[in-house]
Amino acid sequence: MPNKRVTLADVARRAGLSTAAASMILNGRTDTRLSAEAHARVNDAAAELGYRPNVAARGLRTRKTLTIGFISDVVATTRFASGLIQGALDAARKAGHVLLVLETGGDPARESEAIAAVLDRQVDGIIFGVMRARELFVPDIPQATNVVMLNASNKKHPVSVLPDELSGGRAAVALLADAGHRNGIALIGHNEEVEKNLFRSATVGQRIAGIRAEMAERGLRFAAEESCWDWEPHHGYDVTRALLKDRGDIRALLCMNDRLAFGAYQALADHGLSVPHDVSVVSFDNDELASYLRPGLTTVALPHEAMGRSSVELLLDHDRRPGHHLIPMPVIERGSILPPAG
Amino acid sequence: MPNKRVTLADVARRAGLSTAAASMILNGRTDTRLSAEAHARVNDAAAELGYRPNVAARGLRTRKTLTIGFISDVVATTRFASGLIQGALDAARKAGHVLLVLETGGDPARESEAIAAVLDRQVDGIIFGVMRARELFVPDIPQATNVVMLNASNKKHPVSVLPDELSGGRAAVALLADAGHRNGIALIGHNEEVEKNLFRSATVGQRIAGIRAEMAERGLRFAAEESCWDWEPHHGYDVTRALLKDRGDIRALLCMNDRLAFGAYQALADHGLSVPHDVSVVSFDNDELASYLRPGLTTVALPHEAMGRSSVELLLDHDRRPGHHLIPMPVIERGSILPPAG
DNA sequence: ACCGCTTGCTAAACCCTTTTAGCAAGGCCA
DNA sequence: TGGCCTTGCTAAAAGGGTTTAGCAAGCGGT
Repeated sequence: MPNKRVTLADVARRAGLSTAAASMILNGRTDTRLSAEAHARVNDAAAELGYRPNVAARGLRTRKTLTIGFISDVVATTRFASGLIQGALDAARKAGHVLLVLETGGDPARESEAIAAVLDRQVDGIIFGVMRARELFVPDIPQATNVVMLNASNKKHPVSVLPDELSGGRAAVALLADAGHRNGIALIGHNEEVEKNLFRSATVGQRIAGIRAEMAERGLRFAAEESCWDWEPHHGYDVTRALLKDRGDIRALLCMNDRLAFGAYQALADHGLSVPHDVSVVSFDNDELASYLRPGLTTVALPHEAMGRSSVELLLDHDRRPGHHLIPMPVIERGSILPPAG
Repeated sequence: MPNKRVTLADVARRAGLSTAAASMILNGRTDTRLSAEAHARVNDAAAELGYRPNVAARGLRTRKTLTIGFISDVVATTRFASGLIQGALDAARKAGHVLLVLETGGDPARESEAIAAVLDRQVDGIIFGVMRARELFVPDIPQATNVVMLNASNKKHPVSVLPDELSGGRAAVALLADAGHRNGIALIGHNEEVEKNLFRSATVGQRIAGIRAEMAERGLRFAAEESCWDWEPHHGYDVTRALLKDRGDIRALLCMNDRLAFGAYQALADHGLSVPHDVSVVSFDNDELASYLRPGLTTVALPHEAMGRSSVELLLDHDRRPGHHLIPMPVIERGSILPPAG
């Protein structure tokens, strides 16, 4: 309500001390020799006046603004990865920091703009997030700047947070195999382009690698591999529909993501096949969609929230080590897997 | 790359002038009497050194930080309303501003914390956003602070941005009526509690009011009104399933939101009814879900992006007027409405 | 009486920018 | 020659905090 903000000078005046004394006391410095009496007077004055330090002014001197720049292509505003920002916001809050969120839409000009905008505001560090994990190009940044890559990697900025897709891929296979599936497993959404093109998505390569490694170790082979260019529901629908037309032996679908699985559900229903009694389905991401389906879709989750949290913690961790910090992908069991019938 | 940031003093030195001169020239002041020669020297120096002003230091003097606090319950991190933040981010960027995004989860303690955090950073104004439009309680804020309520309203802060639900409700009815539906229209998701309890959701009341007004004006009546407590897919499923068991005359479903409609689709499929040939469906929100369904769901969209944009524009508009700024809800036509069969 | 140490505190510089007040030099007029 | 007005610029304060250097007083020891 009061219109004028309380300043440190106000506190010092009321305590009958200098601003220097007030500053040191409020910052809890122990190397200060100020009397217990002085401590009490300053603390009381600050409390009575409701003093709050001006972070900008303090930052001018200390070069710490308790503010982190969070620059992403489309993370904040798409549902796919909003967990990233949620985790980051929460971790930042717990550390007394705040996030300056900017979006670039992936446009290099806007990326440069965004970097300039956060540097102009003296942020303590920058997190670069992307929706689909990939190698991200980043315009030049002053060397002293702390940078963490979130769901991305970059040679110049070696600290990155990524999902542990290799283990995740293995886990998906394990779910089917442990339920007893050995034959009639189809892979939906494998895409050779993606598998090879590391730039587009480094981690999807790992996902597939994990799948293939686990299949091999268990002595299993896919009955079919349906590839498609993109991973939207209608792709899953089309591909699954075509598959079912040809083959009567399909007992399980391993879908590369939940949106494909969503389309696959529709195609299975069209064919009069029931999930999970006729066909089991497992996929990846734990998209919100997965919980809407009936039966609920069992999926290997992208740990977005944990990743976002880690990115902030790493940024603030003074002696963090470079490298890829892999976050485990938890298995979310719902109702889409059953042992094969008959 | 250079490790030390270029300051105004550097620019002034290189131009052979005082920082005062440099400051005035770079700020484009016209009341200054500085020579054309001086202008050229300063501008050149700034360009050569790549000078960027320190926003925090400037803000200390000018009390403008080009930064807006965006405080929400769960807006940024849920898919439902992420358009709000997307629009706000974009409008802010275009105005040379930046958003400090904080989330409170609706917890009053965290709301107070969040307000303190942004005020400590001297933001130019605060936008309070909520996921479900409602009357929002806001802890005390210094009077001089600019505040805009986004998807919410509040007596103490009279500038708010809301969807035009009254017109939206009318539009949904008009879609069915214009397609020829007069009988067998069921309302799915009406909820008396919500309809009356303005605190929980002021705008849903408007949505229903619009629906009822348009029905009345066209001389139509609902064949059934199924209410449910919440609006998740399984509620839509349960309610629709129960409805179809009793009644064979249902030709159209007006669902209060897309998630209900999603559940209704599943129930219709269970009953062997086809959308839109047997039953037309229309709903609200334009959730991403709506485009995934087959056939695509015709819906009256929540204009989240436009709302977010407006909130920033209003905040920065120096002579904005108090009151509710209503943003039109566009009709998104997909394939879920057809004239009634037979 | 003088030296040196400790204790408890403050003055002043500093961070970077904006803004106010005013100086110095030149021209014009009387 | 003096007074006044422009012109073109700068010194310095201000904004709110942190930090360094150092002052003053009190005390113990010689």
